Amino acid sequence: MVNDEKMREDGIWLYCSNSAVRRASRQLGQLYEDAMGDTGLKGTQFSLLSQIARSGEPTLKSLAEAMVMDLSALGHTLKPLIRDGLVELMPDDKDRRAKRVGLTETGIEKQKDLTTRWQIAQDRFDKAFGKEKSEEMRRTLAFISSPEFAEAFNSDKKD
Amino acid sequence: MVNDEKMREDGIWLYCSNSAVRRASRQLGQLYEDAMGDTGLKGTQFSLLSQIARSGEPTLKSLAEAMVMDLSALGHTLKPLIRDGLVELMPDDKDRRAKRVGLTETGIEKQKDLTTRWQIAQDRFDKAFGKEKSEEMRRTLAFISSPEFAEAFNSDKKD
DNA sequence: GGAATTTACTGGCATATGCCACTATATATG
DNA sequence: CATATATAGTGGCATATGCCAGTAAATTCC
Repeated sequence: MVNDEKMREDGIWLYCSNSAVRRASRQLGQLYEDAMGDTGLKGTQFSLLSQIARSGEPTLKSLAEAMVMDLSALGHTLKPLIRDGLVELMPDDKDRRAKRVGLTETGIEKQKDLTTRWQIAQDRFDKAFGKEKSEEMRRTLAFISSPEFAEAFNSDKKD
Repeated sequence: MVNDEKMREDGIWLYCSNSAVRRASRQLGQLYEDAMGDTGLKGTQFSLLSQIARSGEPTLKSLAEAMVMDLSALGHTLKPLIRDGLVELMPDDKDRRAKRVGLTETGIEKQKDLTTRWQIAQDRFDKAFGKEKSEEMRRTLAFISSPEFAEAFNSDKKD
């Protein structure tokens, strides 16, 4: 119905940045997931594998911070990856409280394989959205995700 | 450590739009949630209540489309709201397959109450990010969330 | 009009995320 | 050094989301 069309045009997401971002993340989750296809892994898992690969062997804590993720959420999210043998945890030499995360051999391979597929999705995104704008948006989102932004957002409380 | 700082600067989210959006949605989820405080409701639930309020009495299907959410996911997400008496489902007169969603009296009140708190968070966001840029970003995200964008993204498959 | 197909939901299963309480370890303090 | 406090993770519980396999009602096609 025409009514539904209107509904998709005018919604809370035009006024609420939080809703807007969540909604977009559902859409992109969908689109990228499709493109990644049958590998059995989710977009989030690819992000995680990739970030671990980029980070060397980060501690859970620092990985969580980089991902802007709750530490316990990270722990939960890693479980299926550990269970499937893509990722492993090992104790830190210096600090016995800390654990470090690393990719296994299998994990490294899988990450490379996924990267190929992911690149296809990312190329589609860049093409549909514009490469320049795409990069700019990622920078903008990275800014919004930064602790500096969180601080700016919260420091406002006193005003 | 200084190393962690670097990790937060250079990550997969600078290259993957999907990761970037998800990461930002975690950050904003956090910030808005804080601002909404003790009402017992989540940001997502506020979005949902607000969109229902804006939509009159949408069918589950059309609400799901507007939210860019899987129909079954919407169903699941509504359950706690129904259980807590904020939302109710009723059959559609014309199409007996369809159900319509509406706010209860309690739901309407709660939504209004939440809006006050939400506005504070939104104002903080606009202040920290810039009101103009904020609006522009929401429009951009709405575009990314549109079926037209999904189509553009996917039509690329043939090229 | 009745069978085939499509549409709108529901329920089960799995991952994604976050909060809180609790444990172990490291650090700071008197 | 012993205690108080801060830090890194874990486990339980709750919501967020999506996929898939039904079920029921509406539509399409002989």
